Amino acid sequence: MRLHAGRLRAAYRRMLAAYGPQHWWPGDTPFEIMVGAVLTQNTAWTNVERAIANLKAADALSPETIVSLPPDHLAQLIRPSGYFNIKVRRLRNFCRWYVAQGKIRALRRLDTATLRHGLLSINGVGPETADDMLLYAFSRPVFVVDAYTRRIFSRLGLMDGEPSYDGLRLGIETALGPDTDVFNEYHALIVRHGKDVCRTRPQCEGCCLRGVCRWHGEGV
DNA sequence: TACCAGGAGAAAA
DNA sequence: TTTTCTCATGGT
Repeated sequence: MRLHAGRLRAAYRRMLAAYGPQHWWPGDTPFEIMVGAVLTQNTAWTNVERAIANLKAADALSPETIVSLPPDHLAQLIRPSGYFNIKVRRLRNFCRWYVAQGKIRALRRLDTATLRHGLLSINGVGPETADDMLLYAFSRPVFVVDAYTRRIFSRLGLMDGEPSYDGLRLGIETALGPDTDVFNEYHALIVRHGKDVCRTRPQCEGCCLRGVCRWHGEGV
């Protein structure tokens, strides 16, 4: 899918000017970022923070500990993040794979396509979670597509129909050119904007994309 | 009270 | 193959 590079950049500049840098991803280590990526699936980040705090307090934020911990115990620790029974399985699947691959040191040596393929082979790691990991834990130039991206880009008139995940991702990556820093900030700004305006104030009054957004009648 | 959140996979059609 | 259902806590 082809996207208008100028309009993509215009929306980015507007949001950056309105909100400033978002400093994503919140996390002390690549592994913590990857754990957060699994825990935040369809879940508010504030709930994930509680779960990660519990893991840290229990000295359980390591792949070996997560794999060896009794599932019931792990479930109690991550309970605040919701879907805890499913996320126990997903976290354990991810951690088993992570250790088997040789952890961060070995994974960093893989090219992006191979690493992405490996992540997607894990039951519980879908395209968005894998791309969160690639972008924010491995600093690879991969654009993360989420529900907000579709909603906002659709309103901007940048998208036609309902492109596939990879169709939209590749379209954005091609239009913007490979730039890890821009991809990092852009996705964070989309989430920030989505939470701020597009859900709670559907009429976009005071929206930083006024004049860019299709809802206000004019394009860029 | 009802709705939603920084999705993914299984089950059903 | 495409659509629908399930998973669950915490904030608004």
